[in-house]
Amino acid sequence: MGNKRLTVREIARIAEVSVATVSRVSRGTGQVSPEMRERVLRVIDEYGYRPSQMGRALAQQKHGSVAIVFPGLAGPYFSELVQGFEAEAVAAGIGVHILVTHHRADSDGNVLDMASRVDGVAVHGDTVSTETMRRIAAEVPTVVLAGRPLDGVPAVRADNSAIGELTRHLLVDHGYRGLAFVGNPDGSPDVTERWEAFKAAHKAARVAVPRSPIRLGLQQSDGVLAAGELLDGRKPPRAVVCANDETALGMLIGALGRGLSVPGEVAITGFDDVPMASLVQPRLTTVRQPIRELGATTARLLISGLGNPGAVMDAVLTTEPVLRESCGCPRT
Amino acid sequence: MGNKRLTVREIARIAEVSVATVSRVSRGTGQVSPEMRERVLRVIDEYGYRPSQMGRALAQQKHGSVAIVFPGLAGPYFSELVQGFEAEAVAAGIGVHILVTHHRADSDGNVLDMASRVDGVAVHGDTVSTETMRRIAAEVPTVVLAGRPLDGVPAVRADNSAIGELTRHLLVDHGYRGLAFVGNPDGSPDVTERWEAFKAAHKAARVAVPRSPIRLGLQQSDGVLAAGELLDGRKPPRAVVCANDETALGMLIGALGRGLSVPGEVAITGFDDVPMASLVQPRLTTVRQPIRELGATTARLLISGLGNPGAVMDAVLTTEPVLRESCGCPRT
DNA sequence: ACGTTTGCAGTAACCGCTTTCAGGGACCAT
DNA sequence: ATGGTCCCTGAAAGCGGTTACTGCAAACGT
Repeated sequence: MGNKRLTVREIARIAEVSVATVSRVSRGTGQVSPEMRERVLRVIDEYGYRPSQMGRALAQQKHGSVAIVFPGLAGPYFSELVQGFEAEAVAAGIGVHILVTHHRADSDGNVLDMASRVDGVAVHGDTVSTETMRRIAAEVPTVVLAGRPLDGVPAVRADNSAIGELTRHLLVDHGYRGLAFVGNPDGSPDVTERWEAFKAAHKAARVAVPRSPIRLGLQQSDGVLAAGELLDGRKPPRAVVCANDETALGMLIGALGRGLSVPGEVAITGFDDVPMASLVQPRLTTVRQPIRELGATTARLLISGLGNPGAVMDAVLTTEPVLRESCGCPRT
Repeated sequence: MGNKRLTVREIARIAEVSVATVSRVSRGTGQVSPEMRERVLRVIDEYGYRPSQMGRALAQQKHGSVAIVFPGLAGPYFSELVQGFEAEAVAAGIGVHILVTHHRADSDGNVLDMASRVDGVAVHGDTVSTETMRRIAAEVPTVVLAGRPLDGVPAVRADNSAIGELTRHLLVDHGYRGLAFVGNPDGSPDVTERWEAFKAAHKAARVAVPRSPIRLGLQQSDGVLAAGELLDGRKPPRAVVCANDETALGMLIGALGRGLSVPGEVAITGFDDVPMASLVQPRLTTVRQPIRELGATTARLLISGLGNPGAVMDAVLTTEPVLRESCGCPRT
């Protein structure tokens, strides 16, 4: 510790070869005779030489890392997303930068700043303004994550329309009326699409949407709050469609805590199919979304997919309703 | 998009000044006359010049970013920790790298690899071997996060002994016998210390520890599993001390789902004081730990505190028992 | 009026690695 | 024996900034 790192020149001097040879050996590229390779490797190993990433980056004109920008880490959704992204990048030998915006407007500067440290940026749908998005994309290859493509910027997202099927299931198969939607459509592109699908399903079933969405966040605690808002009122809903599983679980906890029967008195559905969804009692009806795959696909696109001819511009991953007991279906 | 980025030499040529002047203006260091500054700034602004981080890194011999290594992102603990770390670093203009080990043994190579991309590394206690830890520390300034200091490597951690006070509270104040501990002491330094404190409190109260710990993970789903293991047995515990809030919440869900009264038939406590702890019914008795501050302190230490004379070697943040209803205390 | 300080701008030498290009030796075919 | 290939190796030119040092002119002091 403290002894200055040695450079490629030092190694070359010690091994009595040229720096070019050392570089070729350490990178494993180009032609090197076995005895040369052996000699250099011995010295590299003995002195524990590791090439400087700074020098390498400058010479190759690439940082060797990508970034992911998202609003916060609360809940399993972002955890899975980030982990999927990270795992894929690391598997490709690429480093991962993160930037959390915390929903603050003044993070645009940070985003731009960060964009100059990486070879590619994945920006989650509800983090920065369209304008900032464009400026990032002008600096560095960019992908929109969980949002719509923008100009030349490709996107990776999940099919939110399945929440429409779920709504239809509640309205038609179960015959429920008086549904509530928990989630803020202005909060993120995903919730926007889910609210639209919820409304569309009502229209298709010729049922009026009974009330405005409960505009809260997407955390479990928001679900608990939503339970207070909906279930203590004079006219509680017969079924609650939550924008994600976290709020659905909070709603469930809130409902059970009030002594209500689920799904007997109020049915509850979510979106994501997080692990807890099948562990609670009653098990949660939801929509399965491949969150990890979403992150992984984004990383792949960023690392090797961009700029290729025929590169995908809008990857939409499939989702699937999962009917369990919280909607009123019998246990299979 | 696609037009090659311009360099400091380009800007110098256009503004008809030397590269040194451009650099001085863009960095804001050194003496530059007002008219020169003005002229350079105009060109920088007009052409949207942003200095390359690679060139800057090489010249200054610093990457301008730090890394945090942890086992996974499941649950609010790691989310808060990472966000605290990230926020502090970004506020100091430093980028943040992450590396998730996923508890895989073969991630040592990745860690070393990553260590050469940053100016400092924070390693969470239960991620890499002692040997790897040493090798990282030999390459780059390092801090242990939620673990004990190691050789010359400082640590930042929370005081886990408060779980002993909580155990004493259950044994003495409430007079419970037959306590169970949920958490794997070999899983992480934190859990080790909590299990030790749990045992020490038994010893102090002259009560035998009734059984081995339930060695499961720290996620909410593990708490649900632990509930199955403990509550369906012939001799269920009177109280369950969980290694963290997540497992305690899972345990609570499992207990309530079995129709058991909490805390009447089984008392439950946690550790962390996550937001959900005060939202569930009954509210969770736990130990408050400043998770975010843990991450922030680590980042501060890494960025500006290391190497200073009198630098802290072992920062222990204080914790505090929070008595709510899940242990049997009356609602205040 | 003359020497000395002071302020500002420019030249050029790095920072550490990659890679092109050129050179040299061994081997092959004629 | 000789010209041509093929394989390796090394010298050197970047990659894009930063900064020590140099030089010049203006301001200052006596």
